[in-house]
Amino acid sequence: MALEHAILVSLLERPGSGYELARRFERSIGRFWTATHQQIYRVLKRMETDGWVTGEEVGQDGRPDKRSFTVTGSGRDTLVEWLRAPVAPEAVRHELAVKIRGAAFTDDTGRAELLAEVERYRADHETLLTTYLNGEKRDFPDPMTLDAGQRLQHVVLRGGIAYERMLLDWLDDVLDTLRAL
Amino acid sequence: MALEHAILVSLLERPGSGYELARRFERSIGRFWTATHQQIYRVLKRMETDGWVTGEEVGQDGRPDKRSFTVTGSGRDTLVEWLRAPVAPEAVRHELAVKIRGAAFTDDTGRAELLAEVERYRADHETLLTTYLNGEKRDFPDPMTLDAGQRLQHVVLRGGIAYERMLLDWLDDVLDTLRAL
DNA sequence: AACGCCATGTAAGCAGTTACATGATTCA
DNA sequence: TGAATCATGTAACTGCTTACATGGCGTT
Repeated sequence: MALEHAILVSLLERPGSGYELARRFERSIGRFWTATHQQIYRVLKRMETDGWVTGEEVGQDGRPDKRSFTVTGSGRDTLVEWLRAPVAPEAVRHELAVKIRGAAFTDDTGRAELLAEVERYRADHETLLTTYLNGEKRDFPDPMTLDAGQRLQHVVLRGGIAYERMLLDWLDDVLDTLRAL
Repeated sequence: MALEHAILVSLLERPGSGYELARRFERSIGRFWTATHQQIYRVLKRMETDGWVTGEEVGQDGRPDKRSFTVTGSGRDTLVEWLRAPVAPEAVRHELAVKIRGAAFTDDTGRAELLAEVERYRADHETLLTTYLNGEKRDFPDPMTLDAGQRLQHVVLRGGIAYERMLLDWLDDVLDTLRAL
């Protein structure tokens, strides 16, 4: 129930089309809120009907036309209102943790396969950490000169970095535990 | 698409009723997979139809009767099969991060309210960390004497502890950033 | 008498996923 | 010629949430 709000934040940071939003959700916004293009187009349509955003046709050459969306005053009010509401406790869904506890009920072969899968998963997150660190160097090279919005974006990115580092450490702990069984 | 598997793991660790499962999902299992009792009863019914679990009526005095569920051979096979499948990348939904970036678009009053909410959120997670640490002391007082299943449960709990510690550190970073705006 | 715990469900609705669909342009 | 990118959608389905419902027992 907050994809609307994630879209509002992203469009306030910079107006854009559904397609552009989908790309952002694969990159920066996607670090803390994922969404597919299908979902984005549907929600965007509802938000337009509700008067939270307005779409403007933009002709492009060499590319299909697009509709660029901007947040209205009413949309901004909606966001500000939502910011005041308490943060809902998140629904935790950590599949890997289920599998690790499940490893107690399979044989050596199954455990070896899980171990390999954890290693693959770890490699993915190592790549992700590198991407975050490169993004940090690129987007926030001089932390002293940032405006309010950039400082907030930066602290969220630092959260992603801290999460990935914690995860990698824990995965090493998991690998050691699986190997020692 | 893995509540079934979380239930299988929990019932393999110890058979129990729908109600008992719901309680476990509020406590230990809930650390990495949340579910309400309504959902659990529905899924449990489907799992029984599919022959993954069998329910046995248990009469109790001073309490209502209950149906205690046990995992069948077929259910165990299903779990083992699932353990071999690659871990799906998780859908990230971090509401607080959206709000923090949204703070760029509200006024000083709004930001002060958000800051107070982050403090409240932080206090909740501090309590949660304490609960985890107490649980660790209670359930795993002597890590050298644990069997395979307990070691796996322990490493998952350590993941929860590492996550909460990382989160608290990051929330301090967030609070400093908000105060310095 | 009222509240909380034990125990099990039904029903309605919404958010999100998966599959399918179209069509132009650019680049290898 | 084929693949990738840009751009926008529809349709069917599933998983999950929210609200509602029932009823006995134990405690304050």
